[in-house]
Parts: sequence; structure tokens; C-alpha cells
Amino acid sequence: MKEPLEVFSDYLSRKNLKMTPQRRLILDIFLREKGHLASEDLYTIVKRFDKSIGQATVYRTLKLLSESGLAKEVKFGDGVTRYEQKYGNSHHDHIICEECGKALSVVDEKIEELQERLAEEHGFVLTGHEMYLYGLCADCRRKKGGH
Amino acid sequence: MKEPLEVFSDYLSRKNLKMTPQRRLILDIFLREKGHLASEDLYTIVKRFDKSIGQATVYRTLKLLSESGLAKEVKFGDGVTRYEQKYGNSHHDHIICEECGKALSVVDEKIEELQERLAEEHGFVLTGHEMYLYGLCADCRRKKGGH
DNA sequence: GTGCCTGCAAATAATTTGCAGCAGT
DNA sequence: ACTGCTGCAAATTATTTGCAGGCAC
Repeated sequence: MKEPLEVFSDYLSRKNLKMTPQRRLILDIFLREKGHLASEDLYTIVKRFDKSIGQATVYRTLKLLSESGLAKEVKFGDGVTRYEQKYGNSHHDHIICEECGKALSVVDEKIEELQERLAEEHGFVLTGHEMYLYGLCADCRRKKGGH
Repeated sequence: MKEPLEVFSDYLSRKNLKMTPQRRLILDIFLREKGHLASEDLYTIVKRFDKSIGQATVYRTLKLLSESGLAKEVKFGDGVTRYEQKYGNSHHDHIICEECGKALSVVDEKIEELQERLAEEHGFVLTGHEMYLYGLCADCRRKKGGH
């Protein structure tokens, strides 16, 4: 598979946009940090490498990364947009612990299939979907129970 | 089943809060208008009946309605919080047309079951979930195809 | 050299909060 | 009477945008 940096470069030149040191740095750190990062989180980390970078640049670059297919926006319902890596066309959903905020990525082929069918039954052709499962993780249940 | 107004009154007195004309009016209109209403939508409608009502009151009342179990917050990912009616403990998910914004409420027992199981497999006990299917509705496909 | 890019600060958008007077219970 | 409630405006939060100078192509 093509390297992320190449994917991004290709995307940029296709759109007559430019590869800059800031964009390279943000992509780099975005790839290094696994998980679900808010723009602000990324900004904090990126700033350690380039004191002079601006928040807006991080916001703008994350948007570009989404458009290039390298990142995907996810919204956990707390008003903060997070971004996660997305190689090729991998897809997954989320289980979020309501106690500690831990978020796992999961997929269930059977569910995906049923979603497709459900949409069809209502006359829709699916283009995408989001599923968030909220609950208590094993750790938090133990802590709560143990008390 | 108990009347919504009674449910709300009970909730309020249980919390040492008060039933006011504004709250009664907002509940009334919320029940009348089926669908997924943003606070601002409701505010616009409510204003036709009471010119002097403030936005903040609508926001605050919708929050109370959620807490009382009569309403449920839904977020379609466009940064606007919407509210839908929720009698008893009815639950459903959403299919949203990316073209015209139309939103349908749906349930699929089989999916619900698999979600439960999926969470379990990852050590979670589910407390709730949200599922949003995005796609194109039949109408919009026709319009697009016809062009 | 041209047009995109950057950091900054100001602008938005949705929602929340502080406050002084008003009103349910 | 005692608190909670209301409308208003100001505050917050997350994100976007305008701009003047700088840099990639």
C-alpha cells in the first residue's frame, strides 16, 4: 500500500495545494499517536516540536487529512471532534466507557450487514454510518463494585 | 401510561423545581411537533405563542425534559443538538439522508442484540448506544438520477 | 512570480451562565 | 417568605475566517 505521506502529497497536488513543513509535521505526529485525538490534543503535541505553529493550521490540516482519506472524524457526543487514522478504507465503530472515557475500536461484520439491509428496507442506499456503544468497561466495574 | 405533563410535574417536584407557564408551553409544543427539533427550532415556534420567552429558557427546559425521560438528545454530527420524544423507554436509531437532511427513526432488534454481545465480548456492559446510518433516500436518488 | 499557506486575532455558532427582579409553592 | 425561575446580555467552547506577509512550486 502507498505510504501515508505519499497519499497526502498526491492529494495535495491533485488539489493544487502545497506540502509544507507544518503539514508534514502534523501528519507525522498524527500517525505516531494512535487513538482518537482532538485537534487541540494534537496541537499541544505538535507545539512541542514547533513552538510557532498556530491552532488554525492544525484544524485546517486535520480537515485536509480527512479529505485525503488518511483520517476520519469521529464525534463521541461531547462536542469535541476527534480524528482517528484510517488506512485504505478500513472502518470501525466505537465502544466508549462512560466512567473513564476509554474508547475501543470494534467491528462486527454481521451488524454491518444488517445495517445495510435495514437502510435498504427504508429506501436508503448507505454511504456510511456511525455506531457508538456506551457502557462500563471491566476496569471501572471492578472499581465501582469493589468499593 | 402517565400523561407527559404529569411525568414532567412529578419530575419537577421530585427535584424541588417548579412548573411554570414557560415550561408548560415548551413541553406542549415539543409534544405537538414530532421529529427531531433543535433548541433553536423549538424557540422559533414557542416564540409565536409567547413573544417574551428567552432562548436560554428553551435550552434549560429541553435539558429538564431529557432528565425527566420525556425527551432524548440526538446528535446528527452537524454540531446541533436535537431533541426527540421518548415515551417510556422506547429506543430507536436514525437514518439520515445526506442530501436533504431527512431523518427516519428505526429499530432492528437483531442489531440491538448483536451490539449487546459485541460490547460483552470487549468486557463492557452496555448502558446505551447510538447508531446513525447516513445515505441517500429514494427521493434524492431519483432527483439525482433523473438529472 | 503567483497563489497558496501561515500565525494571529477577530468572528462565528451553539450553548451556558450571572444577575436582578419576578413568581410558584 | 423562600427559592427557584426568567429574560437579558455577557461568557464559554469549539471551530472558522480575514488578513498581511512568507514560502512552495
